[in-house]
Amino acid sequence: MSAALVWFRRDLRTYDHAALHQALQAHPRVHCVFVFDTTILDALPRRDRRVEFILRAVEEVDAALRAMGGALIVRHGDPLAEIPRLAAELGVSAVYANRDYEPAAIARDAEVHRRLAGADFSDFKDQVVFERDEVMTQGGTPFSVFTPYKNAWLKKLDPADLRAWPIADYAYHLAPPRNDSPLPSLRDLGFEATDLAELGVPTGMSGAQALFRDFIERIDDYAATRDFPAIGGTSGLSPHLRFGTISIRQLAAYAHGQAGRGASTWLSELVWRDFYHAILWHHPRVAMRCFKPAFDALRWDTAPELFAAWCAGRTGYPLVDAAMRQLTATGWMHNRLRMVVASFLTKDLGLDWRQGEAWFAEKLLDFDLAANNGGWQWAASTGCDAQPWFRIFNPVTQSEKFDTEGRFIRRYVPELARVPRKFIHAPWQMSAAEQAACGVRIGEDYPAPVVDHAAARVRTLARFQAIRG
DNA sequence: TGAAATGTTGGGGCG
DNA sequence: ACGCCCCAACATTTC
Repeated sequence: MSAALVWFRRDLRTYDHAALHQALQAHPRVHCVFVFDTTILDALPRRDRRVEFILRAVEEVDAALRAMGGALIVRHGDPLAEIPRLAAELGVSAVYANRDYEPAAIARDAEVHRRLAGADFSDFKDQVVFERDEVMTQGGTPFSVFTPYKNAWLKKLDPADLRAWPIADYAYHLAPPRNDSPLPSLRDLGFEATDLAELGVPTGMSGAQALFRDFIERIDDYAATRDFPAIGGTSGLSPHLRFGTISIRQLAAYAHGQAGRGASTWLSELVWRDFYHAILWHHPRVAMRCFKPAFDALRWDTAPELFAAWCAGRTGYPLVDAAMRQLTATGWMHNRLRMVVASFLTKDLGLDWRQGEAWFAEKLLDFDLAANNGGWQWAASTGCDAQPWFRIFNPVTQSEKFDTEGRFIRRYVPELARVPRKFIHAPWQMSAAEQAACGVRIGEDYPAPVVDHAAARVRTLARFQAIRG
């Protein structure tokens, strides 16, 4: 009987954890490690909410493991070197990890596997309910349209698929704490503190469970409220799903077992997550290029000043600007607004979806390659099951529909706080006197629209028309 | 997980 | 009473 090493990555919890369960069951001595990956961290700005979010989660994992007699070993370096070195140092016969489906992670894991001298590398499904080729068409090909995928997903689902992996049964196999250095601080990692705490973002397993408990109270209203950014209708769990501080099985089991439109609509969203992970697995090219190769021929505009205005939330379209400011201010953006601003970037500004995708990747606390890429390609009409290219959101109509009173706009665009409801969605329609009456000068205190929607729409139709064949 | 353009219908004002 | 026009409301089609 030999020791094993469980390598934590985007699964920062100590319950219902596939790799930890498998290791504990098969080995009498199980070490746990997390590596702050310098190949990722070195590229980040010195202030990044995600690093702090991860550190808080890591601290909680360590505390929870200690409560069970173990501990978390934490390393700061390149996992290609750190994991094989630690595996050798501990003399383990196997390294266990939960599977990651991103191209870079697949390559990393293959290389770690190759470098493990005399130790096995075993990876497990943990991040999603159904992975890779578990949900396929009758013809054995991957789905590329969501609705039939979802139908097949639901048909395949058995409550047993959602059973939690037990940890406590074999927790006595956890290796006790070593004489190791204490957990690093943010400063040790080379980062500065962020506003995560003052934003009130719940962190770690405990934060995730608190959010989930709160959401359960509201889940019946989810279908009716989820599209309105001024209402807290969503679960807010996306960062926790990203870092595995909550278990997808726990969430899916609850949603599946619950009657009502709210729960089934929310379950659909969890299926979207599986869907986009499967798409990325089967079609890694989407990370760089359009899912539908024909759309690679699209000629996007180059307009740094327009991109900068979009990023800063200064496009002159209030809902777009409020959304973009929410992203920067909080690290999160309501999903309805992700669609609105993505449509605006690609179809009003005529900019490449990859520019927007990269901005989201930098700013989102919940950034996940598969979901983010899927969403952007959906909005840009270049993806699998994308919206038809001639569907172009009207940023004013969307605003009237989903922020009727302008409550969300006023929260994030204070210049417009006193603009009456009649003009809040299109303030440039105010006369000079009306502007003066509510204390805002369009073009000075708040930008005039950087593009005309009607004209931009015509240009976008032409842009897509040009590649039709 | 649209919106705009175009077509149709029907009520009401009016001569 | 009737036809005509306007136009809102709704439906269909087009992008």
